[in-house]
Parts: sequence; C-alpha cells; structure tokens
Amino acid sequence: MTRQQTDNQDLFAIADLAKEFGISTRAIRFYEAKGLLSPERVGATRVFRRRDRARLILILRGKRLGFSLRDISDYLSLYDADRSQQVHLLVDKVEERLASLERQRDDLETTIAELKEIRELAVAPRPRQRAG
Amino acid sequence: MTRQQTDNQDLFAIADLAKEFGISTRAIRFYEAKGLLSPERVGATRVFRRRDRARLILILRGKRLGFSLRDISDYLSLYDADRSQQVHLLVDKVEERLASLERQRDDLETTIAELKEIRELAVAPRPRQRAG
DNA sequence: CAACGGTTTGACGTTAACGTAAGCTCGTGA
DNA sequence: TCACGAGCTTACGTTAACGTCAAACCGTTG
Repeated sequence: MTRQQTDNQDLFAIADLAKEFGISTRAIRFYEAKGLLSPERVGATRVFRRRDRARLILILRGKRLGFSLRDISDYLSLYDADRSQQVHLLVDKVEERLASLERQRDDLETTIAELKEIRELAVAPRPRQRAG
Repeated sequence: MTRQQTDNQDLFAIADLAKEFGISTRAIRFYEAKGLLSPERVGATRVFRRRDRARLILILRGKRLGFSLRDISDYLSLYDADRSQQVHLLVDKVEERLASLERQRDDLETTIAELKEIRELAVAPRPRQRAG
C-alpha cells in the first residue's frame, strides 16, 4: 500500500500517519492493541479515516501532557460518549478530569513563573547577600 | 531514628518526608541515587534539611507535570545554577524550558476548553443531526 | 518471474521508576 | 539482654511503552 493522499482525502495508510506525526508504525499498532484506535481493515491491512487521525492527535496531545495511555484511553471515551451514556456519569468524569487538569495548570503556571524569575535573576546584576 | 520535628525545625528523617508527601522511602532513596537529592549523612543514616525538602517538592511537582526524573534533574540544575555558571548558557536553558512549558500550557488550555465543551453538550438538550 | 516496498503478526529486548524481599546494623525500652 | 523499630545496601521483580528483529504475505515494477 502506498500513499492514499492522492487516492482519497479520507483514507490513510499506517505509514502516512506515522510520517505525518513523527512516530513509528509500531507505536500506532500499539495504540490499537491498547484499544485507543480501531482502524478498519482491508484484508489484513489497516485503513485509517479522519476520525482515527483525529483520535491520534488527541493521543499525542495527551502524551505531551504526560498522561499514560490508560489515562488517555479514559479521556478518549469522554469524547466518544454519545447520548446513550448516562449523562451525569459522563459529567462527573469530565469534572474529575477538569479538576486534575486545572491542578496541573496551576503547577505549570507556578513553574513558568519561577523559571521567568530565574531568568531575570540571571541577567540582573548580582544582588548583595541578604541579612538573615 | 525517629521524628526530628520536635528536635530541630531543620532536620528530617527519610520517613518524615515520605509520610508528609505520601511517597515511599524507596522512592526518596531512588531520587538520591539518580542525583536529584543529596542529603547529609550521620553515619549511614540520611538526614534531610529544608533545602532537600524544597527540592523534593519540586521533584513531585515535576512528576505531576509528567516529566521524567531526567528532565526534572535538568530542571533542578537551573535552580541550583549560581553565578559560577555562564549566564547566557543558563538563560538559554531556561528559555528552552519555558518554550516547552508554554507549549504544554497551550495543550492544557485546549484540552480544558474541550472538556468544558463536552460538559456543556452533555447537559444541553440533544442537538438535531447536522446536514452533511 | 523475481526483486522490492509496504504490511502483517508474533515474540523477545529495553528503559524508567519504582516495589519488594533479604540480610545486616544501630539505638532504645521492658 | 534482647526483641523491636528504623535505617541501610544489594538485588531481583514489575509495568508501561514502545524498539527491534523475524518470517510471511501482497501488489507492483523492471
């Protein structure tokens, strides 16, 4: 199988996605094995659609945020959740996630602020030793 | 060795820190083995001061942000960096870190926004199927 | 037809970050 | 004195997230 780009806007080979996102085909297959992706098959060959590609983007973003594949899997299920689910259960999970993410954001803000301070101190003239 | 709290405001046993931060003593020793901590010794026993405790807090924050111990180690060295270092090298590293963190912040903001949208959609009345 | 590139499924190897267990030392209280 | 709790080192076990072959199957191209 070669590039599908010219054939069809909506079909991707595994190597297409791997190249586009700078990951290995092995990683993509691994994500499928873990249930994070479920591409269609043509014979034995995986065929990815826009939806799969979108999920992959979410997976990679989750990884950049330091989440485990297990966490990301839970996260994806929030996106998947259609009206067939119990609404309040979904909302609870979303709230839970949001709380965790907002804590992470606080950590991040603190860290960024500290680094900026370090940067300022580095370029500023040496302060005299404080008393104490 | 037992609690040092009453003995001295500035001395902590490994179990004190473990308990305070809800981690194992094994983890703390591991961080030392990786060079992230370097407590003093009294005989063979580790003795932690405020400075070590402060570093441990940074380590745990780094972990919450999804960083590897290797990353955190680099990060800590920015805090350590005294004037003996080349200022521009330090600033470069700080800038590098900041760029990465700000990207992470963007990812985080996006994710938070999406989850909030999911939450709204979940509680909102079901939208009609779109054409297309 | 045969080589080649892309794909598949195993299956074993690897690194990080500890968990866990064994065996030893040391200070203390009944 | 001796059992106990806390600490230490050494070392093997474990899980996650892939990396890295190996062996086999297409579909095309020279």
